[in-house]
Amino acid sequence: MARWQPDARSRLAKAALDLYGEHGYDRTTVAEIAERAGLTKRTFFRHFADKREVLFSGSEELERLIVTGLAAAPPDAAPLDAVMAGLDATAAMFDERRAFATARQAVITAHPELQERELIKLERLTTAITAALRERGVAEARALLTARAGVAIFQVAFGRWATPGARQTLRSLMHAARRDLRDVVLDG
Amino acid sequence: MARWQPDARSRLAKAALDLYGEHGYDRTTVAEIAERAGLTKRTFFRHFADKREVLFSGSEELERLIVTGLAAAPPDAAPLDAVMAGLDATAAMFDERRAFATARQAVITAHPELQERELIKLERLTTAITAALRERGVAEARALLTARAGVAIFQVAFGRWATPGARQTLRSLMHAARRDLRDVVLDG
DNA sequence: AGGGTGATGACACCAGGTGCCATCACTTCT
DNA sequence: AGAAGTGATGGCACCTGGTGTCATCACCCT
Repeated sequence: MARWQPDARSRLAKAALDLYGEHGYDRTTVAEIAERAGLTKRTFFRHFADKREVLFSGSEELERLIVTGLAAAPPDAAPLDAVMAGLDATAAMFDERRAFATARQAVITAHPELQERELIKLERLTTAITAALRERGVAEARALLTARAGVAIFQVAFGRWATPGARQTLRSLMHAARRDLRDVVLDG
Repeated sequence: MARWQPDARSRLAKAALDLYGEHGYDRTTVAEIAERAGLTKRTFFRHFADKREVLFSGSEELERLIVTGLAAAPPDAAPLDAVMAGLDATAAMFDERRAFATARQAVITAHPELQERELIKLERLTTAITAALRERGVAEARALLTARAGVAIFQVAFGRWATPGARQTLRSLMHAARRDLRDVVLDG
């Protein structure tokens, strides 16, 4: 027998998500989350930096997928095409978890403090993409702008994908957004 | 004689900025800010939603400038050109306050919680630009993407402008970023 | 057997943020 | 003039997120 129940972290995450769903994010205290997981408040903060972070534990995974996909693109691919390859690498993961992703997104958009956290995760992602582009020999200025363009494409496509009515795949929405961006930037 | 000293809000803002400069953002408590302004903690929170917000009181002004400049662009201007006109309308204001803006930016980039707040202000700005484009008859999908492109241009240009060494005007940096974005999006 | 080690509990504490009521100068109504 | 209303503030209790610190105790290694 283990001294502690295993997977304290995932138990905390599950308890948090359940409680956020049952009572709402802001009417859930960290003490309640810990109690449901059979732990204490102090232990919660050993596993997650703060109350918001428990909703964003997947963001490293997302970043990893994108950067890996980007690095695997043909060396002669244009920078933005390489970024699109990175984004494509995430599409399957999202399409498999559509229900979860949209529910989570609904919680986030309802709470400004969670939106803030999401935005800074996207900023981290932008930085990671920029670095990956630099590895491919893209100059700093272009790398940053390409990364921002790619993240903007992702944001727009994800926003449409995560609305209840939508039926298209994330991949097709991302490529549609990429074409729209081309039109928008050219047409002037 | 007035019952209270006038301009409580600006006194609080000045006290906060001074203290952030003297002791750093995170070693300044709201009680200290209020005390220096001759007020109480409770009153601080009547004027600012939270401790971070006092650094972002200018963001409505920025939003107003951009939206007004955008609306004043020729009706037949391409959407992104109209956004550029809005951004141009802010350049003079920034160039006049370069020292203040860079100092403020240094505080923000040193504290993730302030970055989060800045990012959500930019998101608000994106929404406002999108709405202003819709007023000009731009379709929703294009309007949002154009707004994101415009904000990305602003972010990149402002980032360069706010670095200690830079000497170019914000306007020229923004237009350079716009050209770079065109190249980046085309080249693929 | 005995000494690390690492996750946890327990507890005190700080600071941000809110609800609630009192206060009091100034204004407006009668 | 006097009464009633208004609006910004003070004061205070309170909650909650978050941290520092030390004790605990099962497991591992020698």
